[in-house]
Amino acid sequence: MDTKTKILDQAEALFQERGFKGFSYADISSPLGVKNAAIHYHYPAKADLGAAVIQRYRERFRSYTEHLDGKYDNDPVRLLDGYIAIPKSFLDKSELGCPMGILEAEYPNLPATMQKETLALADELRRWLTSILERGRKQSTFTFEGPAKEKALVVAAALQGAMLMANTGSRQLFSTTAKQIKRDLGVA
Amino acid sequence: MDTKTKILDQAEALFQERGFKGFSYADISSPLGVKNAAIHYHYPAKADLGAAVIQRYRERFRSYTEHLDGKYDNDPVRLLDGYIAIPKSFLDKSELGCPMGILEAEYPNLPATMQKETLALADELRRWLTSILERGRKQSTFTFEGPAKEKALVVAAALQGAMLMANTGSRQLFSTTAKQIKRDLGVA
DNA sequence: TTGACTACTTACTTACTAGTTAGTATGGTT
DNA sequence: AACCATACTAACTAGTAAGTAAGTAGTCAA
Repeated sequence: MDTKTKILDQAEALFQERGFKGFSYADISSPLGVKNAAIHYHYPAKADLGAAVIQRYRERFRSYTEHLDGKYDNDPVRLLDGYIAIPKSFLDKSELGCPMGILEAEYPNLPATMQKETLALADELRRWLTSILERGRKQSTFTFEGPAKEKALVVAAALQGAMLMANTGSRQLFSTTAKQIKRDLGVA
Repeated sequence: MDTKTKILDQAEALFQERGFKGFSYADISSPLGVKNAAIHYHYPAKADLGAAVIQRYRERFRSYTEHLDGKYDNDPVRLLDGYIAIPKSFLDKSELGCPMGILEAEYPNLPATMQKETLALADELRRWLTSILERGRKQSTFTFEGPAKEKALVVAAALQGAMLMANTGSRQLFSTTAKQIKRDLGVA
């Protein structure tokens, strides 16, 4: 694997552990056995590195949803589980927080390029969840009132909040919340 | 007002704007017209200052709940609105984030004394919300399934998540979520 | 085989960071 | 008048942050 990718991987892991302000160039370069200047060579400023991390999240999310949409097109429950599986996967790798949550928490203090990427990622996340809820209601699998867009907001918010809470200790706070969300949609 | 209180006020505001790692001693001392050492005089280490900020949140929350419990003892809807009013108040002061959310997001990287205070605050918040939901169900005002403790978790998570989302832009994401939460409890 | 390009390293700079030490002005107590 | 605590300041330390300029080793194409 080339250095550029290794730097990006390390930045991603550190970002999810400590947030954007929470890691330094030395935290990346030292375990990789390169110098700080090597990071600056590939990513001139820290903001460029941060933006690249978010861009990769977006690319991964896109191919993930494309894969799932193709596989479970007519199974909204599977798709919802696929959505829930995203934050859950971070929880399983025990030291890692939810990128979207960290990004939102740090948002006002992020460089402009990163803010833009954050907004785009949030939008993509919500768009997919909305489409899942819409499809589920159309075929009477999900039951909920109001616009799917608004319901998606509530589901996403609860999941984000649960991830945050799980941060302070017990991981099962998350699964309890996820179960209740599905119960609310009429899929026990 | 004495310097010690001014320092605490400034630290609180800066904490909610930028998180614990996001502000420096100079950010506090300079607008106050004192020197960094004056902060160290009152709060030996940054962790002591941080812990004091959380302790004051806890004190304020305690007197707030005591006041509301006394005033609206038999009105769970008013009490729930009182709970929702807490995050909402931070949103109204436009530049300020939700302390509990920031604390949870930064939790793994916080000094031990602050972690302890954070856990205590989170527990107090959840306890009160649980008692509101219990009282509301007992007098058939609220409708929900499962233990009140678990439902409280979901309500708290959704509110936290909504605060986080509001951070990235539009404030009405929060009120939409709050409305849906009440709808879910059967109080439109 | 020369020249350009890539991917770095060495060796710095500037600007903070929290925290410390010794000293001082002020006000109250004995 | 002597003494002491409170509430600071001035001046500093050690450490860390991001960022930069100049140099170098290896690769490739003309």
